[in-house]
Amino acid sequence: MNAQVDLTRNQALVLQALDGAEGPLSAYTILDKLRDDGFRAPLQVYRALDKLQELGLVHRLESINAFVACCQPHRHDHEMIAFAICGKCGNVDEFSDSMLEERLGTWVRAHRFKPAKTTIEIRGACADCADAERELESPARSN
Amino acid sequence: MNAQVDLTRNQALVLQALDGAEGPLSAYTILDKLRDDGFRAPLQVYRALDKLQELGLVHRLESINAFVACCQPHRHDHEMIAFAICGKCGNVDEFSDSMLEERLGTWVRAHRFKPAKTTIEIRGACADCADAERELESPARSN
DNA sequence: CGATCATATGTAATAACATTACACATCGGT
DNA sequence: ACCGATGTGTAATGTTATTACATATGATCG
Repeated sequence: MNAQVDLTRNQALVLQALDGAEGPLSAYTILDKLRDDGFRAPLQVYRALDKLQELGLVHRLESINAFVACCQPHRHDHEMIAFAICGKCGNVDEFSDSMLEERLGTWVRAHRFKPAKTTIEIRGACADCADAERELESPARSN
Repeated sequence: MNAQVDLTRNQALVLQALDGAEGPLSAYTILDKLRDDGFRAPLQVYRALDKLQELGLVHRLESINAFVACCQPHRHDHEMIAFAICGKCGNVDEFSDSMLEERLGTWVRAHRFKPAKTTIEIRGACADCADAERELESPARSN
């Protein structure tokens, strides 16, 4: 019923670590979290991450060298996923947009490019953090 | 007349290295290329790269930790640039698409996200390399 | 059962990428 | 001559990822 059934111990531990986290984690942060579970070396984390990515349960955020649990592990019909990453609070929004996909597909076909993996990442500030920052600039108004 | 006029020696050297290269270069590759010009430390490269990116003369390819010279340093009207990166030959196609930009802009506005930098990178095989690979799979036909 | 093959694991070492910290230099404007 | 902004040189360190090699686990098949 659940894809996690097939996971090995190490893979399950890494996925749990990511699931429990607020935002994206670096491989070494995951390693530290799993010391008590017997993890000793980076490779243990990277190997689990590789498998989890292969299964579509985890995504790698290329622009910040970190990993997140997929928020919709059941939808495998879209290959192209975009991320909005808040640099302040670390929150990540995962979304897919068929028009976006189609638009890139058009370019790819026109140039006979054979895509393997596509990365779309917007870094910036989420609504909440952007608000908080505005407040700092012009304080004492929303009281 | 030319933006390069304002560049310092280090910045100019780094830009030349990238301009002369076939494809993207890592910071450490650039460092090695510039040893004879007096470069000794990574920071010299990274500082120059920072400035060149700021000036829009160089782009960073987040998904492969490498840098390329901008192919159209004069066009500053588009902020959103996409890259198609061939993993075989290393060739990089730089393109921008207003519909793509608009589509992401729609999402961003809807979620009141304040974007700082957007990364769009397609890794795969360019037409030539994809052809070459197909030839290996089913040989002896194009003679 | 035992041979074999694919997959997963443990560990150490090393490679590759990037930043911090501090001292000094250069140059334009007052 | 002084000041401030920007750039440079160098060493050390921090962070991210891979290579290499030995061992283990588990499924399949004769």
